Amino acid sequence: AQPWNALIKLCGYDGKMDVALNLFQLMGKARVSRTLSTYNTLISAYARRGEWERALEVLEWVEDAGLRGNTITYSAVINACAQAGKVHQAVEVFGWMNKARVEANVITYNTLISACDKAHQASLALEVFHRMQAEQLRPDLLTYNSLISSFARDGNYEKCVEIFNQMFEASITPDAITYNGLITACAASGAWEQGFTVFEWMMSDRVRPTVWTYNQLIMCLKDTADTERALELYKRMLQGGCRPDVVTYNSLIKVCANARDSRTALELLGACPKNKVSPDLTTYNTAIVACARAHETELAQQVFQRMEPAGISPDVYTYGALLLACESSSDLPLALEVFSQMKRRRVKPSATIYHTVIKACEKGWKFDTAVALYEEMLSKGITPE
RNA sequence: GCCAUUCUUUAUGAA
Repeated sequence: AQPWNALIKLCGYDGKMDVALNLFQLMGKARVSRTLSTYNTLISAYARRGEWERALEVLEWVEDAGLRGNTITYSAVINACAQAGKVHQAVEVFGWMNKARVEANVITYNTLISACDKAHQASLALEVFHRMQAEQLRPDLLTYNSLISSFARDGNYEKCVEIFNQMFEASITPDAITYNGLITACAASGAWEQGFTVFEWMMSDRVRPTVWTYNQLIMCLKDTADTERALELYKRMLQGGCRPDVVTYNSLIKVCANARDSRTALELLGACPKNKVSPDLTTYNTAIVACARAHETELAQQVFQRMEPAGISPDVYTYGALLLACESSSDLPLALEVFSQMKRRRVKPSATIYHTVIKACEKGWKFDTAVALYEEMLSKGITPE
């Protein structure tokens, strides 16, 4: 069964879940007996895609096959819930695990903490952290990293540092991800100087920064309108032998967008190929936002038109950004045209989309159109805030 | 033997 399991795992990596499932079913026909690892592998493949409902289904198959799930099985299912942002389900599966008297280990708890993290539930993450210790389990590096990440989202830097200090008491050496978490906390709270300070600690602790470290440092500058400093970081990472990735560009462009600097944003978009980075959907979307905020509607349209040739399909964020550009230049006819184009292209308008188009109508004194759009939105079951 | 866990980026609006 091992070669089959390995193949299923590979399909999961490639996102070819239909092939993975075929392999799984073929095992029955080929009279290869599935082991518990086979099921676990399939669950993990669904987990990485956040397909928690499918993962739960496979868990049922385990019992149907007369097998008993082990720690890995349940941890993998919990991870599927985690990846989907479903903490409640993750906790429920954890409950089943206890009921089935399957032992939870450090990895199980780490996965639960990560589930809380992804669902923005830092206090619940902390409860899980305490509970694992009550169960005589010793938190490891990943436990602390996940816990720090939970508080980092809220910009709770103080709490992150508190946890960071606890690591030393527990004789656990922080790694790059630990420091990255602290930097994220600074980015989330707008404390960019603190972020740079953490970066210094990291250097003096001889922990090598990664691309993510730089990306997160760039994000610390998002509210400063300091495009210059962001570009300095970019140069510094190049000098430090750290290759920028697409997120680096997206983050830099984000700083430009917030600074209403469409010129630098477009330069960065153009610089991607030089560093062998292909702009992705987020790159284009953010670049369009930069143009919109700079009231450069035509530039926004030009960037938009470059997407299709690049093989990238616009999504709801793309149209949201484009509509923002129309709205910012009070171009109602263009806004309506963009709006109908997005529907033709089967991109579902969100509440934000309606909000932006309605705002454009109000600017153009077309209150009747605004009301009609509002009603259309309600009739589609989209609720305004 | 094969299988599970951690960090970053995109649209409107609230204050």
